[in-house]
Amino acid sequence: MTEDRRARRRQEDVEEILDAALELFVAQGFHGTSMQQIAEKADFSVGKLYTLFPSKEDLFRSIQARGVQEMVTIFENVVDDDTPPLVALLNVLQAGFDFATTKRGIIRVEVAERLGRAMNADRPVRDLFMTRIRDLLDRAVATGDLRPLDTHLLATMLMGAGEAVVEELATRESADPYADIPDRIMELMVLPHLNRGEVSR
Amino acid sequence: MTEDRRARRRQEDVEEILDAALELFVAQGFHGTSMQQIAEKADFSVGKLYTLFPSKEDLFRSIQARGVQEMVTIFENVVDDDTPPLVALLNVLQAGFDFATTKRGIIRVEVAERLGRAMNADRPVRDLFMTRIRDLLDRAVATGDLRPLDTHLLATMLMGAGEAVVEELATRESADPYADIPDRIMELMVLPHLNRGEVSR
DNA sequence: TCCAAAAATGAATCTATATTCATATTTCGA
DNA sequence: TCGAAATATGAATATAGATTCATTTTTGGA
Repeated sequence: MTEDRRARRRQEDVEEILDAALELFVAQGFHGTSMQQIAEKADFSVGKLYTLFPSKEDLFRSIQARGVQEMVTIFENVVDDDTPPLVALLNVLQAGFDFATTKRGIIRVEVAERLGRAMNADRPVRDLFMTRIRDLLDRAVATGDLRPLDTHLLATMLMGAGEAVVEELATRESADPYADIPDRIMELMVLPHLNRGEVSR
Repeated sequence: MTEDRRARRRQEDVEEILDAALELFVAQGFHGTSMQQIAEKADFSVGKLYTLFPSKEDLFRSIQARGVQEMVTIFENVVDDDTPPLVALLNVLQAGFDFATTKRGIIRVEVAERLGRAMNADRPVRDLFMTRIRDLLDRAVATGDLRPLDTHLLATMLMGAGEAVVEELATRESADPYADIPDRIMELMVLPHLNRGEVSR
């Protein structure tokens, strides 16, 4: 029926617009992206955007919702209840990375928001941090404290893990939740890779 | 001398403005923050901002520069060349967290408060992801595959580590750099915590 | 083919905000 | 204490961008 085709076309248009908008939001942030730009990229008029979404804000929420939906579907295809947990874990990680690769989706618009054109407020600090950590890991491998491993990867992961924990804890109220976090990170991510039982000096 | 006091005051004003601006930028993004707001928060007039910084963009760069400077100083105080590398690593992590706590804590809380009106595109996806991962880790502990550990912490760290790697790789050009990342994450962060040598099924 | 209904368009409107600058206030040496 | 120089102020200006809506174009049934 005609109504069917109309609905289908409408949905196609929605998808195209969401794709274009996501790309722009990721690259330029929410405020940094204009409806004009989105319209141009998706090859529609500005007015059209407003026939499909009540507002820019709303368009943004649609992107969120679609991302969640896709992710849920992926999970459903990848894990069932009697997969052994660690196998399932690997599958889930794999699915997440696939998602990130194909959809560019697991990127923070919020972060991009701080990138005016290429400037993230704490990027320079992070880079400095990374360099230090990596350097120390290299030395630890050189002294034989740590087994040989990809120090760049480990440094990246340490940074990310640390940031995630900070962010997570900062949203709570607890007094000084940071106190032993560095120790626990060492314990979970570094000490398991000791060569000998003890640290050289 | 008079010139001295003037310079000192000027510097104090600069610091106050940078503090206010950083807080707002982190909470609302660069574009989301107005010079008006910065002025109000720092308790100066808008015009004053323009006597100290040629433009908003420039103000932002000053924040970056200051952050790097602070971090460099902290590192210098914490590590010297003959500290054993793994001890130094712990020190650096500790310093990083202290920095995060004292300089960022308040800011992050503000971020959290604004999450209602959140502008983070993938927060919902991340939460979903986290829940899955944690759930699987819990099961792995329950089956005895993994030694008892703080699964929430490990899940947070896995997420952060994964994101950091994705972000890091996404800025490069390489073809499909993601392929074996999930395996390597498992190897570095999960497998070391196996109870027995093997995974249950 | 023709026309009314539906959809799409983009110029015009309305706001929000970066930047300027005429004016007011403060400072400090004489 | 006084007033010129230095500072600070915030209303006015300029501009970008979200939203609207009168007009044009497309659609599909008669």
